[in-house]
Amino acid sequence: MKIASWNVNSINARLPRILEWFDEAKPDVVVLQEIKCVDEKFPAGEFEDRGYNVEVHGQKTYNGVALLSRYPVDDVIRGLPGNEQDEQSRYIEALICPEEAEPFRMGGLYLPNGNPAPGPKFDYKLDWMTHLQAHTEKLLAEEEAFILAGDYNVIPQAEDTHDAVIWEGDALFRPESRNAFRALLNLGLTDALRYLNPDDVFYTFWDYQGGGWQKDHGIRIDHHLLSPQAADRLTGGGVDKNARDPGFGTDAAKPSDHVPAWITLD
DNA sequence: ATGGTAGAAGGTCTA
Repeated sequence: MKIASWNVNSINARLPRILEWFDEAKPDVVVLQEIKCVDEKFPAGEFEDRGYNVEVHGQKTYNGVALLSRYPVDDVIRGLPGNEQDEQSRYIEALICPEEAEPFRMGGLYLPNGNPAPGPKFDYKLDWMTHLQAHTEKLLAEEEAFILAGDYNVIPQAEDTHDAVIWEGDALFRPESRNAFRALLNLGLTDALRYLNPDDVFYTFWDYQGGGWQKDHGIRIDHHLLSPQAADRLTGGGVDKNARDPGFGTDAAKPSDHVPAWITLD
């Protein structure tokens, strides 16, 4: 089965291109970030027509996440457990129940950007990561397969950027952010795409500004973190760079600044 | 020191 994450930067501004990608990539489970709309404005019918169960945790203008699954879903959670006072829609989770495979828990997250740093937005980011760490510890205690996928807004290592010097001091690359991400991995999670491609340089985001895409000035900030039980089932993964290309498919609309990242599990 | 791009909302903020 194929499990993808994509920061779409507005579901409605991007819909034709997103649907083309769904039809081509045929993912089984997808978490979306930055849908930038309330639940009622999410084009659920387009995905239901394609066989997906649709769960949305929306927000007006900013943020907003969704979880789409060809398989039955159960126990849907909106908002990061333990962080109920968070007014921003950045987390959705559900138990995914495939017919012919073991169930697993899927979390879709949009971690705060944190810029400018230092400052209150950076504090909010680090606080959010502390809550994510606590929730991950609780999930691990259940000793079951789970995936936490999404836009982490963290560049884990220098090799995950085109130019580490440029990103120095940015909230996505500051030591506090990277250490918090490393602490998640140190719990025993696997950064699936880095594990599969230990020596490759690949990105999931290119800034709209300054010709970032044309110059391949990218960063790797969209990740799938797997529990040991999920990592044991990992069979492959990749990044769909073509979804960032202005000429992708028949849709002339502009692309998201992120591309889909995906893995496959037994 | 600024703006460069994009989206939603609405005359600005976030990324």
